[in-house]
Amino acid sequence: MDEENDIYEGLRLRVTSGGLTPNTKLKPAVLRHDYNCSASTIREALFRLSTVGLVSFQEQRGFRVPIPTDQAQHELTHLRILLECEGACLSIRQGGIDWESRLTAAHHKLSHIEKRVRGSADHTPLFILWAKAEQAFHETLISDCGSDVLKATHAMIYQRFRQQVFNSDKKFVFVAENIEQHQGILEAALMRDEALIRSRIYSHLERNLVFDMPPELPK
Amino acid sequence: MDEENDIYEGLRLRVTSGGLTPNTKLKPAVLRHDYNCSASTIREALFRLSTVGLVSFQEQRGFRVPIPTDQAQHELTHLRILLECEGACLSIRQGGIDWESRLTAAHHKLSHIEKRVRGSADHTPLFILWAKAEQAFHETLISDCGSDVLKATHAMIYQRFRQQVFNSDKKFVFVAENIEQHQGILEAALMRDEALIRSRIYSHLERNLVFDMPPELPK
DNA sequence: TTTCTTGAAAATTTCGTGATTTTGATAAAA
DNA sequence: TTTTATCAAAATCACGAAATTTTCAAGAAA
Repeated sequence: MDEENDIYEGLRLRVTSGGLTPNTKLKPAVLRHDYNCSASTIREALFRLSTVGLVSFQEQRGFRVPIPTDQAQHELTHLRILLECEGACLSIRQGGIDWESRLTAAHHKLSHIEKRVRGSADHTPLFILWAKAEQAFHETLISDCGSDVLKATHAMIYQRFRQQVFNSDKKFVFVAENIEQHQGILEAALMRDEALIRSRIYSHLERNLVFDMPPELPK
Repeated sequence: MDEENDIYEGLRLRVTSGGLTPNTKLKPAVLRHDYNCSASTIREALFRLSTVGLVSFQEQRGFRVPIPTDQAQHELTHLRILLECEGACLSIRQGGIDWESRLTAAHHKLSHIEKRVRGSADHTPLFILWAKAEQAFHETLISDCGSDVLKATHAMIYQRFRQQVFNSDKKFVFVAENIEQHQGILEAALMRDEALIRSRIYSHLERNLVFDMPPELPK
């Protein structure tokens, strides 16, 4: 299981940001060679991934890379907003100077990468780096909310969200506005302004809401 | 796998409301006899349960019934409030007469059982029935929110919440106020009053918040 | 008595296999 | 041409067992 977890993580990465075409079959008998282990071990990892929604599963028909849909993108965005607003506001109330500094650090890294991305023509090589930094920033944002359950739930939704947009038709186009939006979120956090951070998180993710239905009036 | 799912559900029931002492070991080699299947099959089901948080797992040390803690109860309650308020409000906006009627029906069943519970001295025999009806009511409440992701996430949290309070020291004591609180939630839903339903959902679950920290000012 | 070692029993993890089901290409029928 | 039937190849699922790790009781040392 020491390795089992590596296999799980490896497969998760491939399925979320490994450039696999949606609906691709994930055959244990094939994948076993990449991790040199038995098919059963792969199967177990795929099963766990399917429980979390990162792999689709049909009995007797095996595992597949989920097909992105507008509906799913909308729903995942909606939940991300809900959880991230809540987590950020709680962190504002409970987080100390340590939280501020970790958030600033995370933003610094992210910002650095984003500026490099803006300059280059092809974003692909930088994408993995960017994705990691983006995730780190958003996780730090809610890191002092005091609830492991909230953080774990957010992580799950965030993964699926990332998979969704990465695997969607239009592929990942880097949006330049991200830079100022992340900046804006950081500022609101340091200002400890709950209403403002809610509104900025909403604006940041808004473009992924494919139907018009403000999840919660950000007041 | 047709049966695999039955095994999963069976184990889930035992772990959430089967009267198992927290920290009890769950040994595949033993449990296999109850479902007559192989240990591997049991293991797979337990693994899935651990992914959702209903079973705790440590590598090379097997599976156990999770130990309830005040912290966990607080966090699960907090998320329940967040998700249920959101789902209920969306249902109010989007749900039609069909939603109203399903909710009324669910409440009718629940209310019937609750009145019987109030009368009897020992609640144990009725508990399973009550738990099912309670879950059905709360799930119906959010059923027309239009988001499968939200509903699935809520279901996960609800299960863990139920497990938590059922397995906690004080055991499940039926609270008489539940009756009027459920009634109040139904009324708010039929009145289509979002602010009111938020406040009533909060009041209904408030007593499970062990620390003072209003998850979100219910306005 | 307390702490540390030892080693056998028990539990966990991984694996290959056989039974069952699905898939997909080819041929027969409409 | 389009639909249906056939059947071999491929894939999935559940199982039992081997290999590895943990548990824990009994004895030795401090």
